[in-house]
Amino acid sequence: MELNELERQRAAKMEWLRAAGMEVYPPRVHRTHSTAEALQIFAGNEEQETPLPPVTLAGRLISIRTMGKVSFAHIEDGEGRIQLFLRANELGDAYELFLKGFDLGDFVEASGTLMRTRSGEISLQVAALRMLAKAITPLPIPKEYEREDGEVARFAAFADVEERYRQRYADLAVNPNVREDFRIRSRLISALRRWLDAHGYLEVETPVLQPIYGGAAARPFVTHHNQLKQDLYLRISFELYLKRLLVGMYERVYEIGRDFRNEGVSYKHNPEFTQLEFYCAYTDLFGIMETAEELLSSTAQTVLGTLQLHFHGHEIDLTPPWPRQSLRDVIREGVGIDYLDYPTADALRDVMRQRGLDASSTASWGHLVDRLLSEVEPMLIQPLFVYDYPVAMSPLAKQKPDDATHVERFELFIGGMEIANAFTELNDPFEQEARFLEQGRAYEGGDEEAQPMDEDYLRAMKYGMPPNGGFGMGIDRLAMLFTNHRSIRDVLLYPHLRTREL
RNA sequence: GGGUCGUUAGCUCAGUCCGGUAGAGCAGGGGCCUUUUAAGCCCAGGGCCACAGGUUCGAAUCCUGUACGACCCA
Repeated sequence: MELNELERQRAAKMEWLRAAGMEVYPPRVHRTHSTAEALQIFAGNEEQETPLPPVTLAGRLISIRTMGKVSFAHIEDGEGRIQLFLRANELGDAYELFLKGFDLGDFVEASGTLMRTRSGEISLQVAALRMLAKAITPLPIPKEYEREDGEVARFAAFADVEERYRQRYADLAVNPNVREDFRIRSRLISALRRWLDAHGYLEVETPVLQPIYGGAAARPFVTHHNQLKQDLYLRISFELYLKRLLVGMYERVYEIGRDFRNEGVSYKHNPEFTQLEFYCAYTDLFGIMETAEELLSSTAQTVLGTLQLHFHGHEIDLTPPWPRQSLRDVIREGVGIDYLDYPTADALRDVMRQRGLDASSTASWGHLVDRLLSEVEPMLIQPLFVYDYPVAMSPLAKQKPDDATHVERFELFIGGMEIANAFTELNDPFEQEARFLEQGRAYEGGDEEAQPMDEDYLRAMKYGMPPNGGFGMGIDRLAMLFTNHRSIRDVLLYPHLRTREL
């Protein structure tokens, strides 16, 4: 193991402690209370005459202030922090071990009695101290101080984003706000699951490895099964597998899991991301809109305790109902182009270029409309259902009864991001076959995101699929909204980064 | 994929425009200090200036390329 100078110093201290008879990686811990429990006990019994019973606490050393024969230190555990008060005449030889052998970052165990220091801080007066795990590499633990406005500011906090992502363990260890962000993410997923469970949805698991991918416009990752000598795809969505289950007479199913899309990596996109999809029989687009409103507002209330989000200078109000606007109107108002006036790819491309918008020569009409929507997207801050999508963009959605050129689909935008996507699901096997064939032609025409024919999905649909509405939502995007982060990497514990030498 | 910016001590950053011995604070080491909290004071350390090449008497600094990242655009 290669050690730098600071690490060698700590390794030497480790050996010195061992030589003095103190274990540096002992197997057993004797903690009686968390730091939070200890503070609570003291606060609740301070007025009483009887002395408090001794406690044993454990945690990581995050500050040390030595003033000769007495030292102050803070330890932090999973719930909080508490100050240790160490005195030479109480600790004896162990005080020397502390001074010469203990460093910031070490996990320690301290036993003693709770007291309040002269300056008023509840502290543990330490009678015995043990090492629980020596930290060899110094953690970039920042100093904290109270600003004039009363906020806690941090001095030289570990802030290099690349290193924070690559060494998330260190990031989490020293940045409590990062720990909190991922707690919010966890509570978010838990709240979604509880809501769906409570509303009759069955959580299921469908294959990640698929012989045919589908359900979204995206390029897949390819992998290989050695024994079967077969290429398999990592799923780009759960959609086709979940809807087959409606054929099998489940009325409400959902899955929360990982999708994989072989696209660019950026602050908005990670190759693997977490998706929620649910399908509900005997409802349609409009039923799903109401479900989405209830699901998301209830989740925000549960997780954040409010329906008001602070997101990069915007105040977002999640109180339902949320406004609804057709895609055509959204684009017409946003960029001043009525795409119905330009029914061919060439015509639409021309007018877009006249307005100074980029329009790829190979893009289909549907992709150009999508491009127009992406122009408007950053402006859609408050929750908005955008509905009525051209059929060309949505091969799995049912057409509108009075307009075969559009489908019953909505996308939900919040905070300038597409958060969710839903349809009245197409359940006519003949129409579905025609849509797959059209996708096949698009693929031949160079659209690498077009979806392949799925014969087994059609076979399932031929048995009869109940009318239903489906919903897909990017959990990472929602986590970004809830934690006020603009980059997906701040809500992924281990975002994908290019490999680099340590 | 294109553009802009960045990479200097364990951490946070100066130094780069205008080439001339590598800097600060914190952390770490030695010393003083028995109620501190960015504790304080004194002393002495610590560097592949991302990597490779070029220009130059001389490069952290100028030029070219590469790697990784951030932001903007597609």
